[in-house]
Order: sequence, then C-alpha cells, then structure tokens
Amino acid sequence: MEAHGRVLSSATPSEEEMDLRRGPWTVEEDLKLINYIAVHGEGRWNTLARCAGLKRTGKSCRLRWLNYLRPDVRRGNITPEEQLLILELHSRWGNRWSKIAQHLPGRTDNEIKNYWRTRVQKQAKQLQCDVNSKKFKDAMRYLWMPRLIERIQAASGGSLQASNLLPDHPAGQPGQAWPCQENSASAPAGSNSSDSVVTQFSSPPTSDSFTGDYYNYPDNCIQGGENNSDEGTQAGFAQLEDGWYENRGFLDFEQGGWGENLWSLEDIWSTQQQV
DNA sequence: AATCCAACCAACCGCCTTACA
DNA sequence: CTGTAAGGCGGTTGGTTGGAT
Repeated sequence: MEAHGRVLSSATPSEEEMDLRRGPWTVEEDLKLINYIAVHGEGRWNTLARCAGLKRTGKSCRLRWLNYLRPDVRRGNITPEEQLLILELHSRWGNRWSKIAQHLPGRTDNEIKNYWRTRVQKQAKQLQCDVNSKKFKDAMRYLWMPRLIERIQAASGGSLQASNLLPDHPAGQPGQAWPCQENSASAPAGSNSSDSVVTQFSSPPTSDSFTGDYYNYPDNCIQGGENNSDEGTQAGFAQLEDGWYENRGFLDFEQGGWGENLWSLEDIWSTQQQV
C-alpha cells in the first residue's frame, strides 16, 4: 500500500496539512471512490475527495474515476476499427484527445493519447519525419488507413479492396496529384463542418457502414484547400519513397499492432510510380 | 542469470475555460 | 464586471514490464 503511494512533501503548508497522497492508487482508495460515487454521484471533485476520506486532490480523483474506475471504461487492445477512427479523427482535429475520445465509446482521452504517442509517433520516428508532417500524414492516409480498411473488410468477410474504395486514388486518376489532407494543426476547434461527418461514427462502427462513411467526406476534407500543393505532395512522396524500404515503416506498426503485413510496400509504390 | 533498453500506461502538472459569488 | 475556485484538457513524467543481449 504505502510502497506505492508516495506521500506528498508539499510545497505549500496547506497541502502539507492535508497530507495529500500522490502516485498509484491503492485498492482501498479505489473502493472509497467507487462507493462514494455510487451514493453521491460524480462531480464536485474537491468536495468528493474530502468527504470520501481520500487524501487526494479533486483532480486526481476525477482522473482516476474517468480513466480507470468508471464502469463503462473499455480496456484492452485498440481494434482496427478504433485505430482507423483515431487516425481519421486526428487528421481532422489534431491533438483534441477528448473530442476524439467522444467518438470511441468506452475509450478515454488518456488511452487514445497514449496510443498515439506510443504507436503512431513511433512510426513517424522510424520514417524520420514529424508526425505532423505532410509526408507522414499522406502515408497514414494512403497506406495505413486503406490497410486498416482492408483488414476490417477481411474480418467481416467483405470482398472489397481498399484501393477500390478510394475514389481519388492516383492509380485511378493518372497524372492527378494526391489530395492534400486537412491541416490538423490549424483545424478550428469545434468546427461544425466536420462534426456532421464524425457523428456517423459516434457508435461503435461496423466495418460495412464504417468504410462507406469513411470515404463519404465533404469535399473540403478530401481536397484540403490551399494545402493541396502539387509540388509539396510530390516532394513528400519522393521523400517517402527514398527512406521507405529501409525504414520498414508501417510494417513495424502492423506487426506491433496485430500481426502480419497486409501489403507489400513495393507493390504500393510501384503502383504509384506507374501513374 | 544479470543487465540493458524500449514500450506501455497510469498519474501528475500546468494552462485554459467556465461557473459562480 | 471582476475575482476566484473548480473542472477540463493536452503535455509530460516516471514506474513497471517484457524482450533482447
């Protein structure tokens, strides 16, 4: 018990008086919190902490409840559907974790944030590019996400190929630049234009409805407006090709996530080169 | 068997926003 | 209108664990 919980040697006398605890929660503390909320409900966290006899800050109680103790918290591996949704929503909203989490029932913003940092940013690192770079975003959208869709389709017994679901796939539109995606860093908070699309995912997506909706973007999402620079797009993919095979890129990601590779990256890029 | 290292994730911190007196 | 407390959010840290050497 005490082996885990550090006792705060606080900077302020008032906190010292309260003998606030930090660090991992004990079973006893969890039970106190659960029991108190079962009777009195959530909210007013500072009062809750005091009345429940928890030597924790209200913030700490709130975090523990929301991220761990809440009965509807969903634990375990992030499914391909959830991964796809996270990638999509992050491309639209950036690091708006709580907003993203609202569309993944049972998942917490903390969990999604951790997923992003550990799995996704690792890939960017391996590709030697920034997670917010166009290079990485394009790779995500045109390699990784279609793969996820294929996997989802396969799992549901569907026969559609991801490439067939991409209306703007360059293989089908010779000479046309790959569309630029929305600049997530500048995505307006609470943008209504995207909300209408995202609500389609607000319940756990089935693979069928999901893939269908996924490609039913509003035009401004697909085309990316002023960010849709042909020069930047082509340069990004040239760069990507340069480092790709040696970096192993998403192969590692998929292996880390759930097993075998879906595509040969050589296939992907030879298709791209034939355009 | 011991050590090292990387990945994972729970928890904390600080800032910003909101509610209320 | 203003000040303050509480809540919410995103970034970061640090402990644990498991795999590699």
